[in-house]
Amino acid sequence: MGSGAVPLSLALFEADPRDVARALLGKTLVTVTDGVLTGGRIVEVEAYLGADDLGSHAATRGITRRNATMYGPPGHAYVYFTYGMHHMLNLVCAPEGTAGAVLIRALEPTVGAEEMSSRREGRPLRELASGPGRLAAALAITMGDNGMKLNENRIFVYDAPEPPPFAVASSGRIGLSAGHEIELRYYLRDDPFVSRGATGPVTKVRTRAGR
DNA sequence: TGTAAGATCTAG
DNA sequence: TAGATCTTACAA
Repeated sequence: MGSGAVPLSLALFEADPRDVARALLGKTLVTVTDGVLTGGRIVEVEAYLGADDLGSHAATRGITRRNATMYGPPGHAYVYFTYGMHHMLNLVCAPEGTAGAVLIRALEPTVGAEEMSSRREGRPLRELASGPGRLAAALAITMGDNGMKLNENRIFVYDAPEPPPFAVASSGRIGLSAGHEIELRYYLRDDPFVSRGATGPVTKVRTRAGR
């Protein structure tokens, strides 16, 4: 990172998750673990809305223990654990009381790539954070980060110029059994660090018998 | 209190 | 293409 890095204003997170998601593309996300910095440039995100969004954790009868952070103040981290093995990092947006978040799906390692590689068992650069579970592992994100305020002591987002509109593509969200038909996933077109399963504009619809 | 499913990743 | 592995939500 250059010396001119400016922390992103948290006021941005009060907006609609879709707008926040697009705005986050190209920005730099960094975590500090025991004084070690790791992170990179965000290249792929997904927006999750409130109760009307069937793919969202907020699509329940109300606020639950898991999704409470999504209803909390914007500019905080929402972390959850799934599949018994993976952490997911989201950034809360929309005003307090309204559920909304942006899932960080992939980034291009630019800070502490060596440390990230060691956390990822020496895998190559492209596979360090190309997928939400991988990203969380590379950045040492755990449940302890749930509810953590951004730009304070652990998770930081730095401003960067907006990517040109033609460089941004969208598609349906990945891995959902409901709500995947809406285009709420945004990524940088042709960027090699975008997750696979995500390659190309074609939406991968989960095919599972009996569900 | 029990059960089913999940915003995934990896190896075979 | 399926298994790993455990938390959460919801029904009984």
